[in-house]
Amino acid sequence: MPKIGMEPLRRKALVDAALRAIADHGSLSVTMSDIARQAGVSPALAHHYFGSKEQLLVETVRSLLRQLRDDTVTALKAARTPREKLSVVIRVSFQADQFAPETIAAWLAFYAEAQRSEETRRFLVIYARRLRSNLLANLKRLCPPDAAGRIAEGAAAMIDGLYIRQSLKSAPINIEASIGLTEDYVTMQLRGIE
Amino acid sequence: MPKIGMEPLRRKALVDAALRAIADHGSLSVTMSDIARQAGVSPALAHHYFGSKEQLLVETVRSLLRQLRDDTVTALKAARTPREKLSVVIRVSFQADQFAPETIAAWLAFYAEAQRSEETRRFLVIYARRLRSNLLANLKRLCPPDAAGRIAEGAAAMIDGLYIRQSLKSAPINIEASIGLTEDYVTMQLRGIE
DNA sequence: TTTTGTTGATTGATCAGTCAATCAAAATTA
DNA sequence: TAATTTTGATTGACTGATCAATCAACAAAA
Repeated sequence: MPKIGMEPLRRKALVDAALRAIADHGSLSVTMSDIARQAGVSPALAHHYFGSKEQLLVETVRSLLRQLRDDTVTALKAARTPREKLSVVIRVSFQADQFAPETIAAWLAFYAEAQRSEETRRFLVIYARRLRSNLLANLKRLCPPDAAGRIAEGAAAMIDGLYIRQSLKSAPINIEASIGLTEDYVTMQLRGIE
Repeated sequence: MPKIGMEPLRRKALVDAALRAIADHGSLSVTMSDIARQAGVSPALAHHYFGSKEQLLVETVRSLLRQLRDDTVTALKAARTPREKLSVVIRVSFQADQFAPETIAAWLAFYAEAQRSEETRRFLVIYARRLRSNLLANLKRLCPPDAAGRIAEGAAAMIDGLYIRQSLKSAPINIEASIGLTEDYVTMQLRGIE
């Protein structure tokens, strides 16, 4: 069975397994054994490739972020006007796989972890900046810079807030309603500027 | 030293200590020893009064919630019109002690915990409902019910989102700016209705 | 033979939870 | 009032379980 070139495959399998394990368990206090079992390898192998649990977790949040960025870049290609691009950024944030309970649970766990892990915080800050700048760049073509900044901040907050609230699963706001609420905010704000 | 009637005092001291310990540590994986040390008693005593760590944590989130409710009720008494009351609800959410980094860290940790602890989730659902209904009741006097529902949902999401984003401490949105953003949303939405 | 992949076994640390024992105030009795 | 019993408060020491991390060893490929 042991063949050459396993490393990238194992790394990916372990990161994916970590994501699933975190989602199942609902927190980052999953064991390396859980993760390794999900990936079908021994716990020792996880340590072999990642050195420590912390590092595996960091790679996991990194992959979550990469996925979101790639989805955004792809979706953005299909949009032409600034207003369309704004809609795309909003829509991608609430996309099915981002809105899946497991994904939400993982994001939430990482937000909590960011209070302790400098590296995790750095990644989440990158996410926050990226969202803000994606919104800002397009808003600036539709309204004055100061208003653009304000609206970007508000829209980003609303997106994150809808996301968090979704994690409680009590008032199941669906995807379309979430998009609608955010779109509505942007539209009304822009209309108010004119 | 041992006197009668210590129980309520110890319970309160332990809950307060738990809150501080969670804030310091940035997560719920604090040890009973940490908490007990903060409270100046032995770990065994914490177990004696709460039975388990989970139960102590549940009491802690309960106390966080009670504080917020009391603050809201008090502040609401000073407001007369529905619009004033809306402002009060928004302002209390961003009140200094709610916005303190330690408090934010604790809320975040409990949100993550809610993925696993049924009881914790119940409390957070209560918080979400209370915020929604405080907003909704007043909005209904200012606009049609369906619009009121929508605006309440949006405002609640924005409040939670601003709160979460604060936890990253990267883009330090201050209290007044957060209030301004939320007020602006409500104002614009209401204006749009007329 | 060297390199890469892989694991079982083990270690050392950490922690929640338990328990028996102590101590001092309060209640009861003499 | 003095002697006693009871009760609540409190802890140190311990246990059992869990887990991250290590390591020596082996297997297959180069």
